[in-house]
Amino acid sequence: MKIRRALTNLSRRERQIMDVIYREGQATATEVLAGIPDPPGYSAVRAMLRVLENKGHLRHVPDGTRYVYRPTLPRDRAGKPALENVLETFFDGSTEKAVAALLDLSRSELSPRDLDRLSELIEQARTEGR
Amino acid sequence: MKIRRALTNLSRRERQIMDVIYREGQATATEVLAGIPDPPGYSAVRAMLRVLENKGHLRHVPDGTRYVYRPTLPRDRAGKPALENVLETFFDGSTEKAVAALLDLSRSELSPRDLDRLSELIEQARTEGR
DNA sequence: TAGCACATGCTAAATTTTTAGCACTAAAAT
DNA sequence: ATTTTAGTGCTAAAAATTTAGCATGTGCTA
Repeated sequence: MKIRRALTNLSRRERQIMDVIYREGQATATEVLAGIPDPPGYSAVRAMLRVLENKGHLRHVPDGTRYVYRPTLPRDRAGKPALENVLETFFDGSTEKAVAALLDLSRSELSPRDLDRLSELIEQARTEGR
Repeated sequence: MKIRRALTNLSRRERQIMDVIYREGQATATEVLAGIPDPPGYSAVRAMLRVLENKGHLRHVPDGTRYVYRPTLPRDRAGKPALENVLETFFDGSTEKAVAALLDLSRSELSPRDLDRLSELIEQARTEGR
């Protein structure tokens, strides 16, 4: 089974854990615990980290006495399918609708310079798309 | 419990079902079944539709002899939090990174006119943001 | 009117997920 | 050197999810 598809096959807790780890880039059991709302017990987290590692979603590296976990599939490779799924599910696959929603989400936080960069991106797409 | 938060608390199958229904706008049990990869049995789907309805995520309306299910939380209200979650989890909360990924996803399918509309959106954000 | 096709409701069982807790190890502190 | 602290591994049980299957109802059609 490919990992990509498997990412949509995670159970609730597994998904929550993967989300935390993707957000932080890497995390120890304690950090994962801290990042979960309505958190389970500490050993529950550890058990699931082990499960996720067995399934191939995570790897760990010892750091002193504890383990630091990282995703097997790097963030950018995981992000696209996730974005694509949201695009299809909630925005009819319409890039325009999705971009509109993104702008709306972050409206107040975007500086004119940020907007310049966004325009730039579109210009690039224009020339590359030819 | 608010529904919004609950949407991130769904089990695997429940999530798959909600995704199908959001994608299609509405769906019967049969249609849901058709929309799930590695599908479960028909009655499993029906049972879960009932569960989701009990939890308040879905409502149904009879259509002839069968039920048509729709999300309680309308698509646009559900889409934003979903998008926001992906934004935070995979794109550092950076609108720019997310837009870049979106453009990349649909690069080949965007007409010059589509790109015009995107530029337009950004211009709008520019004037509204003042 | 009888039979078929296609729905639903419900219950109980199978499976999977999630959890707690015990046993153990290494490092740090006293 | 001993104790405390902070980790891990593992197993078995609890809880939740997921499933199959039977009972039933409705409309259509032969």
